[in-house]
Amino acid sequence: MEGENGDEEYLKDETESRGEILVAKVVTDEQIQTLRKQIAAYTIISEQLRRMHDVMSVQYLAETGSFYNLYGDPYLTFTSSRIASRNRWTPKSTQLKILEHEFEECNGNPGKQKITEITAQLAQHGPITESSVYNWFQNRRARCKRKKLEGGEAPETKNEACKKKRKKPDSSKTVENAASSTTWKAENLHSQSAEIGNQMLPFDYFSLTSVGSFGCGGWDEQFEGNQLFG
Amino acid sequence: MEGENGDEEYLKDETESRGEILVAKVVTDEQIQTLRKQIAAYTIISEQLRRMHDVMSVQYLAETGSFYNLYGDPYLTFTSSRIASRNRWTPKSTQLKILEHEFEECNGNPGKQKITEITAQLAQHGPITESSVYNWFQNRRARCKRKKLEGGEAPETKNEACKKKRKKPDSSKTVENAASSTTWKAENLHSQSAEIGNQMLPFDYFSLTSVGSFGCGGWDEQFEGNQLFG
DNA sequence: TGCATATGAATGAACG
DNA sequence: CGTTCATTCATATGCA
Repeated sequence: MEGENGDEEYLKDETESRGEILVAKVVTDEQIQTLRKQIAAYTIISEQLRRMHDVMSVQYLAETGSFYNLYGDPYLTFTSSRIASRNRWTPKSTQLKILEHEFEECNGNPGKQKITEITAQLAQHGPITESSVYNWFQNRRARCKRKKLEGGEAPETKNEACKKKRKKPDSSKTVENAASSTTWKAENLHSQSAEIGNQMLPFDYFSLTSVGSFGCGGWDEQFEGNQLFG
Repeated sequence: MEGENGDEEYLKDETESRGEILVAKVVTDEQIQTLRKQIAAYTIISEQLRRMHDVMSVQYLAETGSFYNLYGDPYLTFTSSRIASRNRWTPKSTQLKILEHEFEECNGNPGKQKITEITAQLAQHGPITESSVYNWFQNRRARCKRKKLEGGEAPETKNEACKKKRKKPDSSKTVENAASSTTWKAENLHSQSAEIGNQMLPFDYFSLTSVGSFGCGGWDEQFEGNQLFG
């Protein structure tokens, strides 16, 4: 920060009179940007330090059985409930508001760049990291979608921002894929088999070789509506 | 061929001579088609299962002494043994260790051949497929990179091939599932704070607090509400 | 004192 | 390869 000397004085005034985010006259946009970055950086650092502490605490506890003497201060004992419990970010209401707003704005899917911006913005209201923002959007999308599916039909809610573009046919494409993939690039081949192994086989996998019984319940169903080779 | 009445004899002959698929008079073309489909599908699935079996089961048996739980609960967590369907592979701790090691070894990018090798190796510790290994490396690379970028929009030699410094082979890894989540955070911490400290902050970041009060109202509440350091 | 639900986070798999 | 999805885990919180 290059605001020493004269500038400093102005800044001081600002602070005293407003006590909050200051606008314009004395500070340039660039300076504000710098501040924001700093704050954001601080936020991140603090958060990480805290996490580090949590990790250390856990390990320490594991080894010693207590927090006695951790950091050389016997008074710093915590109840077990507090130990590593602070790893999880919880959005403040102000942050949530911003997030919700951006969610609609971006149609649920901000780019990487946008996330950085949002993070910076949110950092002004509390500690946060890009990962958290990223996670938030991911979860939001996923849960929004799920809710829609469950609710059957009634896309009438204001949450129309949750329109999904990506689709996945459905899990029954399993066999289909297996059939069509021949190259190793068929990375699904294996996994699909796994799926088959777990879900489709009506009985013991190891006796499959002797399964000549075509009537065998589940099988018909599986392949019936499945266009397997059609 | 003991002499008997007509119909019955007919069917009986059918069954005895074939000993398998009941062709009986009632089978339509459509049904036959269905059967063919089933057979074809079965062929493919069997082949896949065989491969899976080759890869995974023998060692599993050697390890556990039985096949109990194979496919049932592929990864026995310390929580509850949920039965049945999990299609998704979950690396065991031993497998993870190997993967991590290989990741460093290969600089994050093993060739196809290498993957096959690794798969074989991993198979000794539990069911796995090549595609899973492949995916694992892909994800690892991607997330490693992302993590780096997030550490600050620091402009730097992006040529660097995601050199990992993961791991501290340390102690309490028996419980490692629980610890794994915190693990990367701790590690992540180093690079991030370092980068931020060196590149973003124009001055000692510990003095940020004084700036914070000026640049951002409501800063205090953040810590108050967040019990940053317990 | 537990369960029930909400949600942040982690991660295998899939898409373009 | 970079992103996104889908699912699960783990924790927080509220209720009975």
